[in-house]
Amino acid sequence: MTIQRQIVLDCIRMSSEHLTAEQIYNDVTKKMPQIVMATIYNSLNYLEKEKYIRRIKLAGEPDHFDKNLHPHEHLICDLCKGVIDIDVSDIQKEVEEKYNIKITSCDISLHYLCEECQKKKCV
Amino acid sequence: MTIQRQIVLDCIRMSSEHLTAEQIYNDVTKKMPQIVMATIYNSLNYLEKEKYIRRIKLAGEPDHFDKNLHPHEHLICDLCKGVIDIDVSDIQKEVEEKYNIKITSCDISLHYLCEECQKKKCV
DNA sequence: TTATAGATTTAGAACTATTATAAATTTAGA
DNA sequence: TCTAAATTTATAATAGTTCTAAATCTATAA
Repeated sequence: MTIQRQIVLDCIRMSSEHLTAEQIYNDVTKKMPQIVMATIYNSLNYLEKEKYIRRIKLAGEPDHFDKNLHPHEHLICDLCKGVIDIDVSDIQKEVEEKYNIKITSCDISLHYLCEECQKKKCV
Repeated sequence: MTIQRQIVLDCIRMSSEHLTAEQIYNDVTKKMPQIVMATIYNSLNYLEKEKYIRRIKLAGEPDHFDKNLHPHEHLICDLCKGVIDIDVSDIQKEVEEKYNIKITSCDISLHYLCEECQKKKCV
């Protein structure tokens, strides 16, 4: 684990949000101003592969990164693009049993309008 | 409905697959060689807006387009990227009731290895 | 301690999917 | 037939990410 990768991991672990590569870059440059975007991506790929973090692939959105490795799904606000965790029934298991196949990965994203954005929209 | 849009719609309706913009372009140029990619995208946006077709947003994949408007989900092969339809329990409703929110859209993609690719891999 | 091989970082180019822009063309209606 | 609006074309621009190659760091063995 290099310093760069450790700082990227710390950044994700310290955050209560689901950060994008760009948000992570902005945060990490505070501690390490010379770091480049390619290193952020390299680190994120490494950390995902080694199962330190989870990549949240969202259709039509940049990837977000999650310190929470437990299986759970995500709710994305249509306006502010904020991501929150939700628990739903086990679709993966349901599909595996129903279609008798092995699911290798599962990207589920539900969109909504978060409370704050709903308020803003009504103003 | 312009000729271009009609040809794009026909292409999607004639196909048993879930085509990408590029696949549609390749097919449409057979009938209309001068058409440009921007028109394909413009047509697809129009056809989606007017509910002639459904856009399948897949994380980390180009969008695919589906003539089937009924609510259903998709299974994507990790290797050939082929997309097939599946029916799963109504996650949207489940989440709306559990979290008392209104879901605006729902992107669910499950990945697997299709039979053909599984065979190929074993060779 | 030093040499060296391998891994990682940096810097920047390249790539993919898609949207944006502006001029040219088509279409529909008065 | 004329005109305004919509659409297409051609091309540039954009966003997110990966790739490449040189430079640098790291770990290990002589």
